[in-house]
Parts: sequence; C-alpha cells; structure tokens
Amino acid sequence: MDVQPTIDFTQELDEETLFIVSQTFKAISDPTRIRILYLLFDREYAVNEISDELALKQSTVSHQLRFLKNMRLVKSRREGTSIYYSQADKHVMQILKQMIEHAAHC
Amino acid sequence: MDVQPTIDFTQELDEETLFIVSQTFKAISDPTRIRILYLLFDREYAVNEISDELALKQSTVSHQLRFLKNMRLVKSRREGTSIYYSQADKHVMQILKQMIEHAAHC
DNA sequence: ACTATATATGAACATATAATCATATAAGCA
DNA sequence: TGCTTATATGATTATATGTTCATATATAGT
Repeated sequence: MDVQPTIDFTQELDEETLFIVSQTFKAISDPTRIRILYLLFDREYAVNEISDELALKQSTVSHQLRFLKNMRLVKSRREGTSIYYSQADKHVMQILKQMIEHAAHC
Repeated sequence: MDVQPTIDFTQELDEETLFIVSQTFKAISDPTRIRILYLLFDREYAVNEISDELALKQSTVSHQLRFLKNMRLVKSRREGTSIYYSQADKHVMQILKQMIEHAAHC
C-alpha cells in the first residue's frame, strides 16, 4: 500500500529537495515556533491567545506566525478583529510529534 | 503494539524536551549536515571520502561531524589514520528520511 | 468620525551559526 | 627520527536569526 514513490538514496540529493528539507527543519527547530505548533496540535488559536498562553510579546508571536505561514505550516482565518491560526501540514506536524516523543524518552 | 508511552498534548512541553527537540531539528536543518547524513544512510564514510564526495573542505566536514557526534547522531571508529563515521540514531535518521520523501513530493 | 482592540510590520540590535584559514595532533612507514 | 597522510581544533569573519520597540493597519462598536 505504499503509494509514494520511494527515494533513491544512491542518488545525490537534488538542490531543491535539500532546500525544502533544510527550511522545513529550520521552521520547526526554534523553541518559540515549536511551542506555538505544539499548541496547534489541539485546536486553532488567536494570536493574543497564543501570546497569553506562552507569555510572549504579541509582535514575537505575529512574526513567528508569519514565518510559519510562509512555510505553509499554519493557515489563518479572520473572525472579527481576531485572526485564528491552525495547523496546515499534517505530515510535518506528525514529524514534530515523533521528535517530541523521541526526545521525551531520552 | 504501541510500546511507547503516549505524550500528553494537553500538558505544556517541559523545558528539557523542548531543548532536545529544538537542538535535534537544528542538527538536521543545515544543508551540509543533511548531505553528510544522507551519505551515511548507505554506509560508513571516512572524513576525506565525505569531503571528496560532497566537494567540501576537510575542516568543514570535520567541524560538522564533531557537531553531529556531540548530538550523538553519528559515531566513529578509527582504522589506521582514517576515521570512519556512521549513523548512530536510527529514529532521527528515519525522521530525516521522512522529511526528504515529504519534500521530494512538493 | 472617533475610540478601542487585535494584528502586522519595519528597523535596530544582540546572538547564533557556518565556512575558512592556519595550525595542531595522531598514526603509519622509510 | 623524519616524512607523509588523515583528522581535529581555535580564531576569525560573514551571514542568518530571533526579539524588541515603535508604529501602522484593520475591524467593530458608539
């Protein structure tokens, strides 16, 4: 049932794949971004909810959410003056979850 | 068959886990380190083999291998004047592999 | 239109990171 | 011992990154 074509590990990594892998791991390697994504495992959050919950400046959260949105790891929707963010990449979230589980057992 | 205790995602991430997750993702987010680890999927390599293969300075490779060894992602053995490096963390390698596959399908 | 609340943005600063050069260390061999 | 090859290390430099402050934008309510 393996629908995905398998990677040929005898070939060198092509530039574009390397870039995406690098960028995506960078996105989920910053402690602040990890904490934000960890919240979003559960449900959507407004910006101020995130900054309250994590005791971060509003601008810090906003900058990091923009970063995550550019990477298409989160998406947003407006509701009145609030903007709610939620996860947008299940696969990357799954990888983050795996790493958290791996780390928790160290 | 889930032998690992599941993470309680309603709890905040503890500091130590957060630190390990962050450091590990940083380790596998640099293009040079990714290329080195990608080689090591296959087999062990000596330092000069890696620098030849990837067209990198010997000191660059050595610095990055030290980094990866500190993170316990690679291990080494001496054979004469050569030092052979190989992968040391199957789980993290598996996560890297998943991300490469994910990225290759973008 | 004015005010309050929520979010986004740009600039500045401090820190972290990666590559490079020069050199040190280590092992093998004549 | 002296020489060669392989690897490691320290210092330096350039760049990337994350946070903060100040301010801009946007929406809702009066």
